[in-house]
Amino acid sequence: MPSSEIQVVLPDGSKKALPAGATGADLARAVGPGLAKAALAIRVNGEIRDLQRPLPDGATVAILTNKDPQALEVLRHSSAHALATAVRQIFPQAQIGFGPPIEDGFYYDFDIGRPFTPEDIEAIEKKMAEVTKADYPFTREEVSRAEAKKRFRDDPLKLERISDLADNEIISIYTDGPFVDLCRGPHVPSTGKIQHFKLLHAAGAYWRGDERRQMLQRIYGTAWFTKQDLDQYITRLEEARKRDHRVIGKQLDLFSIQEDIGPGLIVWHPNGAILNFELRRFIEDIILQRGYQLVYTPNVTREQLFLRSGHLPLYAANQFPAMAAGEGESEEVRYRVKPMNCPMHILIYASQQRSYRDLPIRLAEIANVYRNERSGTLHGMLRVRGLSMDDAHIFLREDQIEEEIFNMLDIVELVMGKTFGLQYRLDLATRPDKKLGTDAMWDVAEKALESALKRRGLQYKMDVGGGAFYGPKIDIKFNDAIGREWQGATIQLDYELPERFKLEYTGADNKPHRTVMLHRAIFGTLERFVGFLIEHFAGAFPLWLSPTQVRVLPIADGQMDAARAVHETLRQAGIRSHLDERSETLNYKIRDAETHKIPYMAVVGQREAEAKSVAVRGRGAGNKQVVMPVAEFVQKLKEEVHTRSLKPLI
RNA sequence: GCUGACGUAGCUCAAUGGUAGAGCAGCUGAUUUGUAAUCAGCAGGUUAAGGGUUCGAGUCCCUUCGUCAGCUCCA
Repeated sequence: MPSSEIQVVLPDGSKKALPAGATGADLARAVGPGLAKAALAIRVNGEIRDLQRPLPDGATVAILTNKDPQALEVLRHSSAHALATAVRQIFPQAQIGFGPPIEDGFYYDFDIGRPFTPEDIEAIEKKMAEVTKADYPFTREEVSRAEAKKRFRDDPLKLERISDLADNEIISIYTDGPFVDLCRGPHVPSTGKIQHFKLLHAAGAYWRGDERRQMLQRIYGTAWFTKQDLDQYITRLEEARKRDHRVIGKQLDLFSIQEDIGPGLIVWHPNGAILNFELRRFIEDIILQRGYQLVYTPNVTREQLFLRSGHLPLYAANQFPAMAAGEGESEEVRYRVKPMNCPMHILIYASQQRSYRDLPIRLAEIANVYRNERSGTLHGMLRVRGLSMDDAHIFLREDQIEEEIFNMLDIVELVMGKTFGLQYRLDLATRPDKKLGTDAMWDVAEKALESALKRRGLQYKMDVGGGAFYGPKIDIKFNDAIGREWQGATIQLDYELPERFKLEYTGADNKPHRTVMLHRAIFGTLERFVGFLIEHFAGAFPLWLSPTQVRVLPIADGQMDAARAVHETLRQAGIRSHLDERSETLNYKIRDAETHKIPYMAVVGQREAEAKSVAVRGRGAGNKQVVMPVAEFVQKLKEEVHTRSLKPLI
């Protein structure tokens, strides 16, 4: 082949010859004018690039258009640049930070010496529309480190970034119209490709995510290929707001957080208390069947205990201050509300000699612990200061670790997947900077968790540096209504506390051995888990969890006695029934039950009263009603509760 | 904790610096209803708390508390 020509492989496997130095744009043109117009970026040997870069010979390539999710990411990245272009036009002195694409959109960080006002954002959005209309091409150039430093000599934030780049890294600069930015790219061909965007909000963000450094002002935006996609996204945000557990919690009278009581402290109202109660009963049944033992330990303890456990020096900022008990304030008599249960469970383990035959010993407690979380982090039920942990600590031999974790993951799957049908993600979190114990301990611990995950054949992601300070962990994560990620279940290996408390068992060799310890929670905390369930079910809980399971609706006062009899029968059968005695129309009562997400309405009219039957209307089922004898209704309800069915059986 | 926005009846929201209002919920009465809102009346407020400016503050200023979004930190 002559050197003046190159060849690339297209997605369908066919080969295409191009002149040497041909770019992605040239390729698109060569394939067809339609594609040339639609082309946004190109995948070269798996790497997303601009269309303007020359193609290497023999590359496997794919032109990306608005059909491709990866192109959407590029579009959003370019949108961030268009945003910065607009900001620099309005505030020429603005310092610029980073501007990456994110899920559903993009952001860019600025420093204009003051925060942005809502009016600023409006003006910026208008200016940004001008920038996109101007259709500035994005041009890429590669420069030397010295050149880059010269070009950005007035941009201290960019200079800092440049000096952090590795020596061998290629430094590229992108220009769109008047705006020049240090950027790895890639970008769409021109700002005119950005048509459907919206700036959402501004908020402070620390430079490089470090709270010790200056705070920049971040502007968030969203961008899509079509107006329809953009509108859909805005609608999705509105819909998500309706699922918000704080909104539904109020509507269904599940819980409150009150200024008089304190932020981050959940007050469970009767309806919410049912959720709490059922979940406790559910998980306790499961773990008792699997060899766990329930314990109860105090809410306060001598501070000394947390000194010994090593928590206090690292965790003091998250603990409520000490309180004095007895005389004076010597360490002997200072008490703390507990932020975790492990030291107490350890003392139960240590209260007698343990044989290798006794292990594993599994101590479980759904306990209230209190953590003084920073005020800005609190969020409804999902981030609180008073936590009901479904905690357990397992004391075992090193050779039992993998099997135990294997079995814990089974419980996780049973609860999260099988019972609630939840989508969740597994993370393996490894050693953080701030940690207890030696690297050798961490090596062993991390390996043990990983092999259990592998043996179960589960997909997981590495979360490097995300571990607790006392050991690595497997975290189960889920998203809330508006897409934020939270941690639920957690399984943590701990070689540190057994060391500190000198936990031992007597082995078959009649010699003392160091005990290994596992911390685990399945729900995580009842607060967070319930908050998550509220959003997951949008308040329409499965029957076994529903605060009110049946509302009995007499059509008129004439059927009140018959309705009361049905209500009593249901209650005797253990069904949470409520009798709607109000002097309202049937339509009104049905509407009210629907808006309260009651699973079943049992209508009792003249016909039902005479036949000792009920006309059952399921939640959200419209007027598809089923008439059946009361006894049969009870039977079906009991079955649905007993099987914890996610689907109504009637 | 930091940056910004916000805080009015139980809930959702109105009110140029000039008499604090509506809908829903609640209560009372009438209505007795067959599958998503019957009608009428009544009651409900130190406008988060405290201070200041002003003839006059829900509205402007300050402090505190709280909420929301984001950052940081975490179950």
